[in-house]
Amino acid sequence: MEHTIDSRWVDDQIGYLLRRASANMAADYAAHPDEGPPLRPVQVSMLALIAANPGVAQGELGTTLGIQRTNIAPLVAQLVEAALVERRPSPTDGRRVELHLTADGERAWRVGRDRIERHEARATAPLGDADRARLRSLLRRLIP
Amino acid sequence: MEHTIDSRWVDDQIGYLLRRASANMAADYAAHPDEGPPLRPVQVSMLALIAANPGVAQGELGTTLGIQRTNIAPLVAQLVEAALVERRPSPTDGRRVELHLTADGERAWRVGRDRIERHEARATAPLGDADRARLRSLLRRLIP
DNA sequence: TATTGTTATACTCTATAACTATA
DNA sequence: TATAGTTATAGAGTATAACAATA
Repeated sequence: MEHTIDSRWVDDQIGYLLRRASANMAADYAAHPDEGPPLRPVQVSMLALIAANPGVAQGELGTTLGIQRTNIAPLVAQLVEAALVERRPSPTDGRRVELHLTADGERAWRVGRDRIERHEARATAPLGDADRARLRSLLRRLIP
Repeated sequence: MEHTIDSRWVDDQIGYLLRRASANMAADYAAHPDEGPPLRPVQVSMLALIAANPGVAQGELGTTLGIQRTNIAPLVAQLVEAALVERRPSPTDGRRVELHLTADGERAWRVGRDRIERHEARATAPLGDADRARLRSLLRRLIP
């Protein structure tokens, strides 16, 4: 945040700061590919939700993560193709497809979680635990 | 942030919360196109930097905003084509191109600034001024 | 050799529209 | 008529590589 030019106005805009901080987190994750499976953060989040909610439907994944049905479809397809997730037709609603982790998916979820948690600790190292909690709390209030 | 499924792990990840909050801000801006010129937030930031630093070079814009030279070139070209920004060759360094606002650019900057500031107030309405300041301070510590 | 800027290109993210199948 | 899911497509955002002109 140290520049040779006057950037006072932009440095006060929360939307700008969110974009910069978010991009910085994404860059840190991508810079350490050796620490876990070749999954993007959103896919680890999907494994987390399926692990905690076996049989969850695709649409519920999307709603929870703020991703449209149309965009989550190929992400699920990729996890199915990698044999980390299984689709099972709902016995009570022929439209729903229920998602479950495979044994490989359970392993990928645990390794992916460890990678994310190391990444979070590293990328937010300038904050202590107390400030991490304050930041989480403030950010949650900006998400409807 | 209220879901019917268990999303406790993902809701604790700062990278995830940053992505959601940032996307929410961008959606609010895009949802109110009538409030200012047809510029994206990053272009208003560029006008802000040129207004505060007349003669700034393209590369300095990029460095300040965290955008690569290769990606800021077309953004500048678009502002030049819209006659909001003028390029002037540096008298002392033939490689540099110095950027200045035109009279239209000055007007677009003021209107764009007002639009951004209304958008910021609206999208961060759940926070009071004190929490806005706390959030800015925490986010700045995540940007190198 | 290094720096400023440009073009081409590719991949990801997000959004809309149109479609099928089921309720 | 509404909902769950899919496919096609288009627009931004961001990344690398290769290039020209100047220092």
